[in-house]
Amino acid sequence: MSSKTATPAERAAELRRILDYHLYRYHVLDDPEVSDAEYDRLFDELVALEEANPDLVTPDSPTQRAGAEPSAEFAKSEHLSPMGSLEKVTDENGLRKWADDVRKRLDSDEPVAYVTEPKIDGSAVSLVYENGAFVRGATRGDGIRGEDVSPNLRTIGAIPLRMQLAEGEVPSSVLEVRGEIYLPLSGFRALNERLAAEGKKTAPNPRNAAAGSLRQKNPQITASRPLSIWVHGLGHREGVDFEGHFEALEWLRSRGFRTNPFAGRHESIEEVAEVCREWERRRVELDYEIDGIVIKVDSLAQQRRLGSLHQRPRWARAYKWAPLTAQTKLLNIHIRVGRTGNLNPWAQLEPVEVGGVTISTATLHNEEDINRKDIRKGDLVIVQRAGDVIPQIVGPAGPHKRGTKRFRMPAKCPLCEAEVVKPEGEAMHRCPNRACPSRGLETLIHWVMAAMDIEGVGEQFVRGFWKEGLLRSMPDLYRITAEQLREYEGFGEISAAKAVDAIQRSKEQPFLRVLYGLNIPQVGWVTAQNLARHFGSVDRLISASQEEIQEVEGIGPDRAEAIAEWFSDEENRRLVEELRDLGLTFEAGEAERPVEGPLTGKTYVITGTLERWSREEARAALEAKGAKVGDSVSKKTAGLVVGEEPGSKLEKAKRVGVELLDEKAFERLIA
DNA sequence: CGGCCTCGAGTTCC
DNA sequence: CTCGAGGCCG
Repeated sequence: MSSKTATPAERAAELRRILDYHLYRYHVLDDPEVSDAEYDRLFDELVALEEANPDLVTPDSPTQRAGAEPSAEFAKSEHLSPMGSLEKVTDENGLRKWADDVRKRLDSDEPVAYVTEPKIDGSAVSLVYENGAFVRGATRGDGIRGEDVSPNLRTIGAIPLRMQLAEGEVPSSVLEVRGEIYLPLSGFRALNERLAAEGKKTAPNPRNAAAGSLRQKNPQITASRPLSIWVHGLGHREGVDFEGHFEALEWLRSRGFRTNPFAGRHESIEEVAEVCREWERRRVELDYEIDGIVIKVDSLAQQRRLGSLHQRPRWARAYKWAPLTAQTKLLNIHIRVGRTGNLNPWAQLEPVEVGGVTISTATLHNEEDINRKDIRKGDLVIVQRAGDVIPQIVGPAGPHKRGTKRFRMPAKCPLCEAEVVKPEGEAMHRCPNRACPSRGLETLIHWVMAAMDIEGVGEQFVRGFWKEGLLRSMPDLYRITAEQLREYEGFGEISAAKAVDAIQRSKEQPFLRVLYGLNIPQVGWVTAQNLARHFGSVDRLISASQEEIQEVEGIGPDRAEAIAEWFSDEENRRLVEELRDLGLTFEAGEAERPVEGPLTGKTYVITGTLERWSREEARAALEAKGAKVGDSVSKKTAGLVVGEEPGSKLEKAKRVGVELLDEKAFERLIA
């Protein structure tokens, strides 16, 4: 190399070109040409040169990758063209139905080709290049605007700071490159080992680790994480165009971007189905997690004709595999007694990873369910995450271990030893003892967390003071003093005063919440609300006959009987009186008045996460207009508010033809 | 009586 | 989210 004759500016430019080339060999091609030591030597030379001549530093210099200062927070950055999300299909029928729909919409016999790519379980980003140089990049955000994480993206070696141009090529003035940032599994394991060694919290799965790494305030930390990228498409572009998506991928690859080697172009949907089957099997071979296959109509002209619905392109689908399953040992079956006295068996499992999280317990519902599935203590069992969330035991993985026995519910309550009962025709066993400690404790937890929603007072608080004997019933709660709290660990002067204040303030909670918190069998939130509205006060409810209670909306003979019986119990009446004396609300007020509004009589359901609203805020906004907010979709549902990462409700809503509302439509509705 | 629809209750992980 | 079961309508 000719550093002796070149000017510093020439040498700096040459070094940048060489270093970029080696980064590309290392990160994108995975085929380094020089040793790390040699790379470091060249890098150090450039650093020295730039330090001596600060005016030679360019923003796209390899030395600038980890140089930025930690930022206070990320700025919002608007995407030049929106980042849509993908509709999913879960089986081959769904895939074929989509293909039929595509053909119908194109309305001709013209051939349709598809491009398949592994669906990377990572964090989506959009990178902006101006005249061939990386200028900024942002997370997906709500699809319209994301967070500008440019300093962190610069630290990722697989992202070119400068595109590789052909000889004499004039680069596009503005180009949006779309990709998925991910953490290789090997890097994920190494990261967790390091975090564990430093006594820090480990990351639950590679996707969280990647997303978390990308949102680090300090780019130095991001730089220490072995993040990489698979580039999978283009957004806004000027000066370049393509006929097909696959052609665009090849172009991106030739310009130095890391595109997935397993992307393929196929002439028929049957070929696509074969790819999906193949990768479901082969996914374990990869050094990164994929949760399906992305399928796109190749022709950009066809894409334009198909268009989008609710920011979801009609020309693409995500084929997502059935929930992951795993095998593990069923160590034991325990019994928990709920607040109503129901006995719930649950499984203690040898911890096992399913779909990125470690599962160690799972519910088993009831005796019948356990024996129908033929699950026995000591068995190797198959575990899956239903709806991608709740762990479930599917059944035994093979023959039973020698000496295992069918599960039998204990004859006596594990907490109070009372004789367990099982009403004819019902699935659940019950502990009939009203004085069973489980009832009192679980009722208190329900009161504090669900009904009264007392800030700073939760399950641990109740359990702790229950153990101390300070707390046996709801009235006890209102007699706890700050002085008493301070005797216990974790409470200082301020926190004790705060907790007592929060408890006292809960006396202002409306009648329907009090009714809900009393733990009357068959009375949940909705029934409590209906009862409060109908009777207006606890006195009228107490003096009502079973027939009168049955007149309330949603209450038939069964519930009416259970409610009348609860209020005829001497002890329960004393509880009501005591709470009334303490100042709790037993008269209906503002909260019980039905809201009359433009949406009265309509029921809406919410799924997924909204950008600007929490679930509770969205619910309150709808209710303020008179609407009801349900949690399951049916034909009677007026609309489904769809946020990010919607659940199965979206599928159902589409099946029964319920109107879908994105966040904007939702905001118009409540405006 | 059958078939929705709605409600209640218990749930996992972080 | 899912299951079980009560309520309601045809």
